Amino acid sequence: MRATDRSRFERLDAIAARLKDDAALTAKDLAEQLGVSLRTISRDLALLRDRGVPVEADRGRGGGLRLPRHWGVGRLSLTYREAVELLVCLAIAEQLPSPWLIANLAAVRRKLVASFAPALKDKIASLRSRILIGGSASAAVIESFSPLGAEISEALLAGFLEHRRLRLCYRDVAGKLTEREIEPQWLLLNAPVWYVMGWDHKRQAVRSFRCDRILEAHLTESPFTLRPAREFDAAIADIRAIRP
Amino acid sequence: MRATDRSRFERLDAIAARLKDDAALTAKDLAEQLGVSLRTISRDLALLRDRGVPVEADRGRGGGLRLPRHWGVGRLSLTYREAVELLVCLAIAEQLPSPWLIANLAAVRRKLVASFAPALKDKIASLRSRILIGGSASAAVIESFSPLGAEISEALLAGFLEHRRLRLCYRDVAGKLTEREIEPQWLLLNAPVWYVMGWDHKRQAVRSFRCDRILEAHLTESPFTLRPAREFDAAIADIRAIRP
DNA sequence: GAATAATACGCCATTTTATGTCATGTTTCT
DNA sequence: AGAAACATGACATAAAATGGCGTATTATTC
Repeated sequence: MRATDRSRFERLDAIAARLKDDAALTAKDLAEQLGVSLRTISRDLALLRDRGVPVEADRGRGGGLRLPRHWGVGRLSLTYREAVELLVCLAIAEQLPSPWLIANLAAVRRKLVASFAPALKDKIASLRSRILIGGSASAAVIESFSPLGAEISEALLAGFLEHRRLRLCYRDVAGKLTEREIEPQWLLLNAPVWYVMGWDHKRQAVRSFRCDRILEAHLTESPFTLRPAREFDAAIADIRAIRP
Repeated sequence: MRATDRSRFERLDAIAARLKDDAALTAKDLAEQLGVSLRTISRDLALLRDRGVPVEADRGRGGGLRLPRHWGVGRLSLTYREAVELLVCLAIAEQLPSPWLIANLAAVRRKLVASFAPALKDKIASLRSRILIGGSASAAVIESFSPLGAEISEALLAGFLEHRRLRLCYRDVAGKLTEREIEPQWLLLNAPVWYVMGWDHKRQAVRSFRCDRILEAHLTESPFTLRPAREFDAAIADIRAIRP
């Protein structure tokens, strides 16, 4: 004779949900609401505690069940794209020296990284050190700025994350078109303009590209390995010098 | 005769984890690895599908089980503190104009806000517009900077998030100690130094406080309402002027 | 087109787990 | 002291999970 017929684990979810609404709640209430015996609720609570939910119980008259104030933050379920944006966002925030309020983002980053498929994990774990945030772009740069197309955007992102070479069609400062095959190793933001720094395969040298000057980008199957950071120092300095 | 003795739902987790490793995987492999029969694996997969995991199966020779590429990325469960830090981190990133890679953080923020207890949601939703990120602090400021104690840090955060008044003991620039009762309305970061801008209750005026000069902070029960942003313009300009 | 390797699913006996009931203990408030 | 709350043990029973078997279906390979 149950109020709603659920499997056990749905009931556990239901209990957790009711606990989160930090209203006064007793085990007896739960038993009635969920149509099971008090003993079962008791066992369910034990199970929840085993699984890491810190259910606190106050004995005695006027007592009841609680979660520690503010433990109620449930699961976050992000799409792939959102997860990647969040990673970038973390990379940015972790570049700010702040001993308070954003001091422990590393834990969040670890959890986020852990949610990726193992094959991507190690590649993604190093992402933070391959993104640089500069100041904002100069007026001249902003003037000539145009947003990226969806396809290019996809390809760039995939190449950067998965360490795969890209074939680019690029229009340089002078307006000349070139075909290139590059390893997208670093990203740099001079808001609102993103730059890719890559190893140019034909020229065997570091080159940097303003993302919105890329006309086409195609993902290849060739993987690459990360190059030492110092090889990019000069290129980074160059881009930063664009704005006075 | 089981490889490892687990309850059913632990086994479901194990299956999901193995599926994420997008290596070739058949139901038979799973059955052997987990020490249960093929029939059980089959039932487990049905259960996973019921619970919303889009397990794809290729029949026939060379077939096997898969998850859609990138499914399940971004499932994480955060502690309250982590969620708050993440919110602040988002507030920071959303202040950067970037049309790519961090353009869609709003969705993440919404999901994050939704995961808080209902009572806090509306207060937290406006948090983004009450945090400002300035440049980095001047050498002189950094010189005199000291990290915050855990208790003060807790109280400040709680007051700011929950809109509750704080009683402060503050040492001003001249070194003079004062007792104050303030409404913590804004936060401002000149890395690594945080400032609180608040409405000082005794003086009936906006005042700003360098967080690391706060000697004591006690949370009171009195709630406050947000004041219009323009009242803080002058104070913000002041703090920014500290660094030339 | 036949053999093979994979998933899918129904049925049923058996094993395991979950549940209810009853009993007892403990803590806390009135 | 008594009532209201959680905690926990024991045991019979109800429910669910499991294994084994058979069959169907789909895709690949030879």
